[in-house]
Amino acid sequence: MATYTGEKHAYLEVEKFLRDSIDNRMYSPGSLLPTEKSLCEMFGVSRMTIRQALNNLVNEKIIFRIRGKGSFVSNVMIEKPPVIQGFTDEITSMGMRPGSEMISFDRIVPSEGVRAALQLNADEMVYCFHRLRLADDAPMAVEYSYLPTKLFPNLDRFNLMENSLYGIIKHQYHVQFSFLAQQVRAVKLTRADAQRLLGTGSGFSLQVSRTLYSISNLPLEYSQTLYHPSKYSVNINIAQD
Amino acid sequence: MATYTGEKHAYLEVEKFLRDSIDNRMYSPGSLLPTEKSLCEMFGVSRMTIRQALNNLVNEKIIFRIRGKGSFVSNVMIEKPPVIQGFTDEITSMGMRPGSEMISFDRIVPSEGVRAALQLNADEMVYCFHRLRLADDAPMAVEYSYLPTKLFPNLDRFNLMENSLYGIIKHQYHVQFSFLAQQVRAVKLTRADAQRLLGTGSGFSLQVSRTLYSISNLPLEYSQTLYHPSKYSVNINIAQD
DNA sequence: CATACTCTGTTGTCTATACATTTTGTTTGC
DNA sequence: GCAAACAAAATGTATAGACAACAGAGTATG
Repeated sequence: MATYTGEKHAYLEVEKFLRDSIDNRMYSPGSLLPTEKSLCEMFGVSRMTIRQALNNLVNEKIIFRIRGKGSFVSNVMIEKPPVIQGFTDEITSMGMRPGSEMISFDRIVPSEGVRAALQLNADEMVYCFHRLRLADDAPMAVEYSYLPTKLFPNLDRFNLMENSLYGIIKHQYHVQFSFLAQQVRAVKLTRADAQRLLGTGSGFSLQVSRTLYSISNLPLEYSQTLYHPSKYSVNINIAQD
Repeated sequence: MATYTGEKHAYLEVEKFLRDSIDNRMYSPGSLLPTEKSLCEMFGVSRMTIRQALNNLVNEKIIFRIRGKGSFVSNVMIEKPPVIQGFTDEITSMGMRPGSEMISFDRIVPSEGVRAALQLNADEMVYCFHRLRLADDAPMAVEYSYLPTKLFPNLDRFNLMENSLYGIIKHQYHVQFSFLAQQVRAVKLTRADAQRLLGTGSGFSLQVSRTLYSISNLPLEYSQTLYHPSKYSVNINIAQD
């Protein structure tokens, strides 16, 4: 008999039991789970309740089922989907200490490319940050960030050296993200950026252009991050369904 | 009364009807779907059958449901997850005509990096293709592909100019893919590759390193594709859950 | 030996019903 | 008029059972 786990509903009890058992390797990848019938007896519930729990786990790809045979623990590791994060969170999750040096901070009329990416009218202005981004005090990237002034009034009052931009958008302006579109290119660095990032007069870089959208599909930020070519790479993992 | 669509099961009938109706914008994003009860009457089936159809659509994020209110069409566009494909399929899906020029084709002892990526022993050999990849007859990338000889005997007998490598692996050797790990970098081109790709003596490139795994997590292929920096970019879209 | 058949166990589909929970609108009482 | 109470509508949870479809093992038959 399974112990009571404090879940409100029977199917959640069953789910929790199976989840924990799989985590504990009591049921290891590829192994056969108890049949629906035995789970019914274990928990004293009907078969449809057990099936709800099992189907939820199937949808999370934790288990898979074969008619006539049984339910099995998935053998492939579950990969967590990528998350929307800026430079600060990314470097932190890589186990390094992020930092910033502000190169310039202006309120400008955007270039045509930036204007299009942010879907702005001709007369609307943007904040433009130009920052050298550090990881463990070493130059990791040069970043240009553009944000519409109409969406972020008084953005200059926040301390962008201490706080992440994405954190300010989320927690100070209370705007929710929904979508991040990124484009990765190899580009030639300007003289000034090559000097800042590489310490040389010229060079190339891995450029990531990002457009961040709110839940109402409004562009919130457009940025171009020029990463140090030998210190940084973008990883993309694709699992077949 | 809904018309018979030829589906084998009742819940598939309901699913198909709702899917089509949403595609036809009969139910547009954000709009309220018929209640479970009305669908029961429309199709003459029990409520649990309707619920199975609706829950399947919820799992596909096509609709969402709110207790006490009803079922609604999702307002965000469904983005199809990325698929595992090689150069040929990728260029084709971009609406261009892929092509190849074989630069070299050898059976060699792999370098340490390739050996590690393919998890091979010291004495095991690999096929190495070096190809100039074309899109609409113009150079798009230079590609190095490495495949263990033990996994793909007589690979040299297939026509790699006419058929895609991934297609041969799948359909001739009957091996199923499960996972593709990719790493994107900016790198300096060798003199020879710069000449082939750019027509100049030196330059940089967007390099994508790929390791393709079978369903049993066996590395099948390791490749490095050096893309033309001004003709190609990698796109990554992340949706918040 | 090989094939076909049957039997059993398992998951898949489906019904009919009951009650719980949440949302929303309506009515009632003050 | 306003707030509390009630009612109606919708989805969520759960039961007990029936039959279908599939897999695998064992058995019978040629």
